[in-house]
Amino acid sequence: MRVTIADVARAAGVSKTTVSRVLNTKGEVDSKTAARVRDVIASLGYVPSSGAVGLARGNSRTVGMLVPSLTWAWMGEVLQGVVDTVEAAGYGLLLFTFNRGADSVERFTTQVSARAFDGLLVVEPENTLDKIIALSHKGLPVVLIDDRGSHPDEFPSVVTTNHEGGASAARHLLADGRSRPLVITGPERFGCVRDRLGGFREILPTDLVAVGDFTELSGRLAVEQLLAAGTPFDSVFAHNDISAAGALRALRAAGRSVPDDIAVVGFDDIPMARHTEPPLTTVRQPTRRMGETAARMLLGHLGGTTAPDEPVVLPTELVVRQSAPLAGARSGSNSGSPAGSSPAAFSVGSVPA
Amino acid sequence: MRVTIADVARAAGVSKTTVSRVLNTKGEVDSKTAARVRDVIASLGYVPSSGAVGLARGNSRTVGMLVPSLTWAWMGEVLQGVVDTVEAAGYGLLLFTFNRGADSVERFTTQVSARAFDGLLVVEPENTLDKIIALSHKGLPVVLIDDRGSHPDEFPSVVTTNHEGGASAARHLLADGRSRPLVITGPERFGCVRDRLGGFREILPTDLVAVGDFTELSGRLAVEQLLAAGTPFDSVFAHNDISAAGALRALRAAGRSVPDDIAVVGFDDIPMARHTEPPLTTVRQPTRRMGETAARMLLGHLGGTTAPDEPVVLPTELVVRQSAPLAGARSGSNSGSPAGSSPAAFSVGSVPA
DNA sequence: CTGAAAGCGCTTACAG
DNA sequence: CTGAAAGCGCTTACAG
Repeated sequence: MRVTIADVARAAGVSKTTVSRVLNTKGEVDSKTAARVRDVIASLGYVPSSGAVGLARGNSRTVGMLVPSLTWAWMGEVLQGVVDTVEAAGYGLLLFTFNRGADSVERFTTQVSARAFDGLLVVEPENTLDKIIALSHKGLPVVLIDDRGSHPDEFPSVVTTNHEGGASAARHLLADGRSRPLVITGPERFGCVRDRLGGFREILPTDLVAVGDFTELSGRLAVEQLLAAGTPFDSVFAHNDISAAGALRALRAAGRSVPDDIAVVGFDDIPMARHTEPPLTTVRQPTRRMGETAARMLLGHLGGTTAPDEPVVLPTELVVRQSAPLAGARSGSNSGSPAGSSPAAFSVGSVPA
Repeated sequence: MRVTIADVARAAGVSKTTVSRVLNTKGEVDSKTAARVRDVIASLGYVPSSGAVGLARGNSRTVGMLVPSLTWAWMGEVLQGVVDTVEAAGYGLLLFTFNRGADSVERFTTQVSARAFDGLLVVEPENTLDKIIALSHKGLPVVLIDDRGSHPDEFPSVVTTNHEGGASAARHLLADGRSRPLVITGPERFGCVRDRLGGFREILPTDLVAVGDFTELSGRLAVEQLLAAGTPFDSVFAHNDISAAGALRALRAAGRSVPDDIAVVGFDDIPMARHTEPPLTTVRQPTRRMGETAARMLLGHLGGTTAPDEPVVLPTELVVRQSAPLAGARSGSNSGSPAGSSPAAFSVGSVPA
């Protein structure tokens, strides 16, 4: 049924070894012989069985990718970057999630032991870094796409400039004369959250910090509570676009004008960001490039290149839209000393410490 | 290095055949022997090589999935449904896109011939149905997740109720007293577009049809042009949420109130739909379930179950939000004869026929 | 430049 | 209930 290397050898009147050699352009083959073999391959429509090749060579020409969820807005870009790069290199991509708890974890580790793939790309599902590290120690090449700011030095990783991203948001607001910003963060346990907050406060110190959980609700609640408390603020920096959207909604419901009364800056630049009302100024994460870069690093590693010791850093980029336009695009406003000393940080997310 | 079935056999004092038998619970094995073998397997941490198993058995316990793009808002849900189902069955999922043109196509067909996977799930990249059909004729089990309404009867497929979905949108608007709707469609060549339009017009005839292309821009332009022409309309039915968002934006810019002046209904229920201003009433596609169902059908097929001849139909569901609330939630409004006869259908998408 | 043979790590008749 | 042997479809020393 299936045409094998033996069929090709027979039809071309050569040994399987020779066929294999022209297939892999390995070793010297008489050019006339090679041409004949190639003709036979073409006419028979022969394609080597990936399974057999893998078994004989001891690798699978496949990389695995592990992600916490496929439905997050920015995950599609990461995946697309990975798939494009991996496909272009002639590798396959095997996709895994840890969506179904311990069961998933077990199945995944089995696949690893089964040598179903040669290397692993991972966007870390929460609390699995130790497991990933263990796999890496056992010899599995791993590259981390570090959305959390975990900074492991066990294996190479691709990160973005969370600190500088926060700072750029602050600079933008400061240039527009904003001096009392509210920061709506993600869960405090994430390194990226600490970095974004740190970068922001270095430029624009503030103690109006609402600890959110990256949900729209947490953004809405943060603004509603501040409004209810009567605490004055002139801008919002949300740690992701979803919670920024929540902030926008709460401001609109309260009749506050964005950006005239309150400017709003998000983080991520997911597709939705350009469709909020008003369109959202946000710190863009280079998600697709992060996927591409991580994939390239892993493929390089498989090919023998030694991976960089330091995390590869890809820059964020401030995307200016109407929710926080360029300075001067508004009427007057002014400085005043940054940072007040009123309400302490408060929490609006359902976040365990 | 790697522990093989031979290592296990040696350590347990049995043949590889016996180890294989307890591994696959196939054939009779003395329970004491079996227990001993299992102990050895556990203590050695033995996991069969998937490559070797695949080669010996002639299958790969892997299914392929081919999608046009990974960055579409609803694709993540489909993928998640597929991955969950496939993982639960102990299969792997190999992901492919046709993003990079002819090159991708070639690589993909090669993987098929290489028997890298046992069956294929496909969300059809445009103009590839003939290729998929060819693969299917060559014996590759295929299940189509038919977002386009292509209706091929070459292989099993999962579809949603596009016709009824359109009708449900119309019924909702009609119940709210709307009589002059604008329909913003997707590209006319898609079966789903014709079905949605047909279902809608059966309930609420209209000749205000703007042929869009599923982009935000096309939704915006459709409304702007109608507004500029001074053509009266009291509602919008957009064939996807993105173009509905465009319509919302144009209406807002023109100072028309939604839903008081104009009610808006979208299609898909992507995550963004709940964050538009106002939140979007929309016809929900059961994307995750479509992924799950297609995966289950394919796995069943691989397991020997014969797939249904007819497409499996999963129902849409109208999700009511503020852009088109329930009848009675607004003030007065009235009927008037449905359908005028003014402007003919117009086109706002950059769509080839 | 070319080929026979062993080997990759399993499964599956076949024989007992 | 158990095992020896062949086979899945390749690659890779080794020998010529």
